[in-house]
Amino acid sequence: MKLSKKGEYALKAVLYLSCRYLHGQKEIVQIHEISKHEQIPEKFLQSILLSLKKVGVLESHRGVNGGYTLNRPPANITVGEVIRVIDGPLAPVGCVSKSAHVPCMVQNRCGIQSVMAEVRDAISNVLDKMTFEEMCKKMYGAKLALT
Amino acid sequence: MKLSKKGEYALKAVLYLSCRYLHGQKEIVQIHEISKHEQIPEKFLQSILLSLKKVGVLESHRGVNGGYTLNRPPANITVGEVIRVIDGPLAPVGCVSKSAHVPCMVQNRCGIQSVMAEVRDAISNVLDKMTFEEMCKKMYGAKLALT
DNA sequence: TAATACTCTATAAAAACGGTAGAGATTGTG
DNA sequence: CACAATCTCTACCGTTTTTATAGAGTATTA
Repeated sequence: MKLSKKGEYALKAVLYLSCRYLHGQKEIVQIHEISKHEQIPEKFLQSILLSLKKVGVLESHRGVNGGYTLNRPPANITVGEVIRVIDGPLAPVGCVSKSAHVPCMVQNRCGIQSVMAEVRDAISNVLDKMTFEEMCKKMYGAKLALT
Repeated sequence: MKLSKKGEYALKAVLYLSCRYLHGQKEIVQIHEISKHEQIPEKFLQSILLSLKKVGVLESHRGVNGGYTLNRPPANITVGEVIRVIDGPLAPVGCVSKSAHVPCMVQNRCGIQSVMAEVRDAISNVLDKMTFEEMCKKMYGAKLALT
């Protein structure tokens, strides 16, 4: 039930961009800055952001003063969406996935299918409802509490 | 968020043993039979069952008429327990795992920690509550419905 | 004692993971 | 225009994990 490093980096990067977005309205940020701030290998982060751009979560600008920013408001991007792009379906097994269903080899229903469907729903219920705007606000609250 | 093949096989095997257990009260079953019935590579299944024995979920008998059976009633074995034995902690990231916590490298709390903790709770809420007795009964109900 | 069935160790191919390198394309600035 | 900054794209690479398989050894019992 693991989140890969790649997925973790993706979430941190989008969260970082979201906070910048909310703060300055569509601020453009270079890969290097995100990489440094979130401690993510720069080249690795490049490929992650590129994937997120291709599916329309991020947008990029090349050349001097280029960089990445969100393609939509953070209230409109969920954690589940980002994880699916980077790590694939949330469902523990393919035969209960809604986003990438693969037919079950077992005739009728194998015994574990229904419990796995419950897990998929439980995960989706958290991740598909959590937006990056909400996460930013949570983080901001946590930081205030620390001071 | 994947369940490995090994985890899937473990669940199917324990479920199979549970149904046998409930039906005949502690019936001993050979690896070969489970392997054949559930379509699991026999040698692979051997190592899985051995692991489940070592943690006290199963018990085994050697020699003629030997085989595996549950070490406890199926009402007393949860899906979460079996998955943890075979696949490790349920938590998506180590820093929110209760069963195998590893400290977070990031000072304070990184932004994604709280949502990952929610996911861990959501998964645990399904898998640690679901017993194999319940699964057997569900399966039995499903099979009846098919006839 | 012979057949059966679990136990243990070793091995291995394939896939996934985590990361790196470098050439190329695009853009803004002086 | 030249050039520096920045994303884009392709390819690669080492390690770990996954998914097994092989075979010798041990215990049991008929």
